[in-house]
This record gives sequence, C-alpha cells and structure tokens, in this order.
Amino acid sequence: MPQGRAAEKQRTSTPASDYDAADYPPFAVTVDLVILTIRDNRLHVLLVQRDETPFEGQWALPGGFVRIDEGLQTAARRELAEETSVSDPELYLEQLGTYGDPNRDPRMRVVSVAWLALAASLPNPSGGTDARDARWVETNAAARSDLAFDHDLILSNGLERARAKLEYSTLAAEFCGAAFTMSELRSIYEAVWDAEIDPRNFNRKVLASNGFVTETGDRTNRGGGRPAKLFAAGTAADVHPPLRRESVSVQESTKVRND
Amino acid sequence: MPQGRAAEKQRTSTPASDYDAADYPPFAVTVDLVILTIRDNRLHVLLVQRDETPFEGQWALPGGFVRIDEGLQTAARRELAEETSVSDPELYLEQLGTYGDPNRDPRMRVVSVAWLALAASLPNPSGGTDARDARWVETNAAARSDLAFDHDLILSNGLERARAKLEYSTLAAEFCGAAFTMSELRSIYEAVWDAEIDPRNFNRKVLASNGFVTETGDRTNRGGGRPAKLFAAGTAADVHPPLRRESVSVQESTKVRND
DNA sequence: AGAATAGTGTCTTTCAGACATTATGTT
DNA sequence: AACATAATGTCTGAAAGACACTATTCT
Repeated sequence: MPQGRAAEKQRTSTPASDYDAADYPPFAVTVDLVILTIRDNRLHVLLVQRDETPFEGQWALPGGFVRIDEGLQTAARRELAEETSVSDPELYLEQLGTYGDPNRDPRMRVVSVAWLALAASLPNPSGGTDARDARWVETNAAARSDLAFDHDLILSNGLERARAKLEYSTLAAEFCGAAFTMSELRSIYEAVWDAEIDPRNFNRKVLASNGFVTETGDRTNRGGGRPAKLFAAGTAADVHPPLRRESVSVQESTKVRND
Repeated sequence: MPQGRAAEKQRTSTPASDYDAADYPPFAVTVDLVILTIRDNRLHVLLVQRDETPFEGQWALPGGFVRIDEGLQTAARRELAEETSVSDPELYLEQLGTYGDPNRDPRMRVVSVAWLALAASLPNPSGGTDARDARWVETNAAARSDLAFDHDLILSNGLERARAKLEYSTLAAEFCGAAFTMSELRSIYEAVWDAEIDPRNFNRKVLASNGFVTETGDRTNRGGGRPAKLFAAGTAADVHPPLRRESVSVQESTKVRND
C-alpha cells in the first residue's frame, strides 16, 4: 500500500505521466442521500430496501457510485433524479459530510460523500432505474430503525442539519411551492422541528425578516375559513434575526457550574 | 452508506466475492488541512510550498493521501502531527467538506476531504517529515494569494467555518492554554473575527454563559497593570446565548424589499 | 505620582415568548 | 346563523449594544 507518505511523495515528486493505479490505495467513492420531504405534515425521508448482500433486506439511504468523470454534486443530483424521478435542478442539495471508516463496508474500502436534499413535497418513489423497494418513511420512525452500513449516523446528522438550517436560512420558503400561505410555511417548520409554533409570533418574525417572503397580493379560496394571503419566496438567503427553536435540552446542559 | 449505493449497480448483479478493482472507478482519496493558530494577535494558517509539478513553487494547504486501512479523521490527525510536530490528540479537528471536482488535480481523479484544525499557539512548522518549505501566513494575506489546486476555496470555507463556530461553541476557551485571562480569550475572538469587541459586553456575555469558563482563583502577575483573573475552560460545549459578530453585510443584504 | 491594564454598572433598544380577540370567507 | 380558518396587537422579560469610571499593580 502506498500509504500516505509514499503516495504523498509521488504526489509531490512524480510527474503526472508516472501515475499508476498501483501507486495509490484503491478507493471507491460513493454518494448517499438524505432526501427529506413533507407528507401529511410530517417530515419523511426516502429509504430503499436492499436486495443484495450485505445488509440484504435492510433499509438504507439511496446512493450510488460516483463516476470517474463526474463531480460529486453532479453524482448526487443524478442519484436524486433517479430515485425521485424529479430532476429539478432547483432542488436544494447541500453536502452533509463524508464517511470513510475503513470497515463501514465489509466488501471494500468505500468513502461516501453524504448529501442533504430538501423539497416541499415529492411524489411517491418511482423506484427510478432501480428495481428495489423504495419508500417515504416518517423520520422519527426511520431514526429508530436499524439502517444498513452507517446510515443511521448519516440520517441523524442529516436531520440535525436540516433543523439547524431552518433557523438561519430562508430555505423553507423556496422549499414551499411558488405561492404559499403563512400557515403552510409554518407547517414546514413544525414538521422539520417536530414542534408547535405560535402562529402570531411566527408571523411577526417572518414578516420582520426582510426578503424572507413577499406578498403576492392574491389570496387562497379553498373553502373552509377566511382566505389566506399568499406569499412567494423573497430574495434574501438568511433570516435576520434568526428563528430559533426552543433549545430546552441545551439550556439544561449548560447548567454545569463550578461552585 | 455509500458503498451500498455505489456498489449498487454492480452489487445488484455481482456477489461480494467478485469485487474487483476494475469494477469501479479508481479514485485517490486525500486529506487537506486548514490549520489555524494565533500569532501576534492575528489569525494565521499553515501553508506549505510545493516543490513539484503541478503548481510547483506555489503555496498550498498541507495534506496527503489516506491510507487504505486508515480512517479519514485518523489520516487528518496523522498529517496534522507530521506538519506541526504536535501530536496532541486533543487538538480540535473537524471535517470541513469534501472537494472532488474531476479537474481539481490535473494528474488524476482525486477526492479530498478537508479538515479544520484550531490551536491557540503552535510552534514554527518543523516541516515534519517533509522537506518542503512551510510557513504560518496571516489569513487575510493567505486568502488573497493564489493557492494550488482548489485550496483557495477550501481555505475560504475553513475561515468562514471557524468564524461561525466561535459564535455558538465554547471552542475558543479550550483553544487557549490551560489558564487564560479574559482579554486573552477576547483576543482570540478578535483575531478570528478580525474585529474589535467591547471588553465590557464581552465579559458580561462570557460569564453569563454557564460552563463556558470557570475562575481558577489565581491571577496573572506579568507586570504592567493590574493582575488579571485567570480562567479555565468550562464543561459546556455550547454558548448560551450565542455570541454574535456584527452581521453588517448580512443586514444590508436583507434590505431587499418588494414595494 | 504616574502609567498600564483589569474590572465593573447603567441605560436604551430590540427581540422573544405568552396570550385572546376580531375578520372574512363558506355552507 | 353557524362554522372554519386567517389575521392581528400588547405586555413582559431577556439580551444586545453603547458608553465611562474605578481598581490594582508596577516603576
């Protein structure tokens, strides 16, 4: 094995033409996706059921190999399109982290770059080009289940990232449709944070944040009660001041004192 | 996990035992490090000068190949120790992101996992096992210079991450020595944020955050003025409420309105 | 005594969180 | 008229930011 050092020297001391596959450790690089969407006012994640060893029959995050001439985000977006049959290049996608424990895959050394995708509502998994079973799973249930590989960890990191993201980014707005009501926007927050939010305070804060949403002037008319104003996503990327979820547990954790 | 997916296509049709290097694209995986420290009250980053093609003579972030049987963080820590001759396993190290543009290295397909390391004061680069030149460079100067590969981007992301991190983590405290004064702690923030901070407000906020620092009872006596109280890092990991740098530019960016 | 640095307190404004009533449409 | 949902305003407490003076040591 080329070990880092040896390889390193090559990297710095060997002309490009001398590069040889045998000179460096053979890694496989994959992408895995935490794809989140809202269904029935609850946050769901897309899981696929493995039909091959290892972890046969277990559920896992969707993902796949990065092609040799393909960028990492391109690979993630390709997999996303394959799994959701939604190839909207507007779909929000951000890099979550890279997982490369030498034993994470029993077959070979695989380094996986994990991505977080968010969309307001996605269709039922069409299975894309793959024949395996695929399903939207409510995130609390998914987090409790035993996923293949280190996907439990990746999912957990993805959920935490999504929750934190909504605090300071206007993502949730674009993440609704083109026009949405304030309660629709609020329900996104409630689903992701898995918490109730006071409509009055929420309203005040969203409107106070310049560029978060803009009123379209139209209203809904889908029966029921009073028609709601419609909004569109604004131009700002950040929320000022940030919306904050109650950090109850955190506050307790800081109770540590030295007396 | 990744491989899961990765292997996907192959996997669905190929038993594990059939795995063969020829079956998947040959990637090299490296780690690159943004190592930050404070010198002369200014934030500095460790850069190394390349002595080989490509980018010969240009400055770059330190880094190297990941060994085939080595975890990603282990590889980062090994490189860190080699470059700084400080093998303190306590040194703060967090994953920054992964960079894998197909053209980022002209010689071959390299995916690099970037890491952020922070330490209060590190010795002059001993060069470790490498003979290349290595130096601490003030970060504003480093960010303006033209680094090899995509290291400009990595450095920029690392700096932004470090600045954001100080807002809500107690990192800066551990990142000082075992005992430190309030103005030393403050100067860490000032160096990283490249801004002045009001000593009175800073003091109030740090002390209000339970578990951020604890008074040791001792005082300094290094001449000059009144001896300063000494503090040690507390047990809390997060700052509540967070310290916030003035987000001037952000506030202006939100000035967007739809009238 | 003077120089140097540490340490502290008050005021004002902004934001967070709690909370109840009115408005406007449909059936 | 009843029902359903949307919309809004006020009060209180916490924290942010601005700001000036006192305290302790050394020389």
